[in-house]
Amino acid sequence: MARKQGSHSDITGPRVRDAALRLIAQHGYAAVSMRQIAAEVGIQAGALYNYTPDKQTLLFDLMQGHMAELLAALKAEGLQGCAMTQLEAFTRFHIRFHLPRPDQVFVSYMELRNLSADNFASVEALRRQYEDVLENILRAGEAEGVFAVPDTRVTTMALIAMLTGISNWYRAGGRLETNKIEAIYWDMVRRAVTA
Amino acid sequence: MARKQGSHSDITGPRVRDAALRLIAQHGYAAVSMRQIAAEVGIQAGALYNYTPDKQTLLFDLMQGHMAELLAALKAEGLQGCAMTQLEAFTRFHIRFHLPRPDQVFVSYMELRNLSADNFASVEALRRQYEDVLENILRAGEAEGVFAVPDTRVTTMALIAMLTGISNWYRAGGRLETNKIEAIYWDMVRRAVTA
DNA sequence: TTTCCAAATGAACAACCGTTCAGTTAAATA
DNA sequence: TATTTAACTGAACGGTTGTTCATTTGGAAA
Repeated sequence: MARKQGSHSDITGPRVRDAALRLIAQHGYAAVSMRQIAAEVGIQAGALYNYTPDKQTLLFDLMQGHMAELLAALKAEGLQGCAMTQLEAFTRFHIRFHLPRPDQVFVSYMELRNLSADNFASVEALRRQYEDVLENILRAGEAEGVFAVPDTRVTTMALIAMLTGISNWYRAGGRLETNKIEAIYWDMVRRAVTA
Repeated sequence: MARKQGSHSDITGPRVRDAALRLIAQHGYAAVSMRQIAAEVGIQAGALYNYTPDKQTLLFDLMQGHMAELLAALKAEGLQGCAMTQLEAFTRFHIRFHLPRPDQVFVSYMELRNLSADNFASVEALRRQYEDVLENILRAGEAEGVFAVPDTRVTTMALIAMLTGISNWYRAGGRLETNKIEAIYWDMVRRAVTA
């Protein structure tokens, strides 16, 4: 046997990435074998190499793809207005973007050390871009006099850690709805930086 | 050859745990082999089994040990006084305890999914104990009327994520001293919860 | 209907995995 | 000094790893 019925590159390719993302989020990159990913898709391990040159690149594509999506979505948000308005928009955007993507978040934060040096540098650069958007908002608010932030870089890291940490406990269908979570966190963020 | 000069269980045991902690923090549990750990200590892989029944237990002992140390140190802190005082003490304690232990923090937060179900439950229970200390402080402050916290559980998770996130960027000998970091974070924590 | 090739199979590769154990050696004990 | 034993070696176990490749197949184009 070879070539399953209905098989096609446009179908199998995304299924490979989906299976890899889910399995890596659950067990970790090093703990997941190419054979497990292939079995999840319903093909043999060798066929994976029609879709990725190697396992490392598969991980890199998942992480790079996530960061690219994140930055594109943030850009589409079109932050404007005063610093306070932008900070609220950023906060709510971060939550709304991350909550429905628990696997991507998990992989992007946990598997950095499994990237090759070059791949790590690429992903890190994208992450830094994202952080800088928030840092610039804080700087603007400081200039406007509405924020009191002793160290914008540290506050940036603190706020992102706080917001991203939601993924550690949030479960879809849980006690709280996204709107309520947004409200609670925006309240904390606002109070933490307001002059 | 067998039995190196000067070898002794009291010496080799800690060296095994130190090597395992460092390697697992750097590469991840699944990516580190027993042979690598043994090589780091300077013994053969088989000799590791004088110090742990298996690889899983070695990981569990590291994580369980870290949580036990954390809880013991917190208890020794002897939190007392009003909620605001306790919150400041907790915040500063968390930072002072975690900053000098980057590897323990990394392993304890990243390798949870590599624990067996039973081991996971044990570690999770300890973590929950720690979280509950903070949550009770928030509840007390709410009762005193000095804190305004819409959801103590969510705020607990938010604050811990923010504080633990320091380990993501802090490097010993970097731009900021521990005291300065404590001050910045305590300021944010206080403002985020104050009524 | 025939041809063509993308998309699979399945076997094979050397390397490595966690773990066991009989044998060896150095240090502690008597 | 002689004996015991804790601490180690080194080889072996069956199983798994990422990756390659000749071969086969099904679907689309001619």
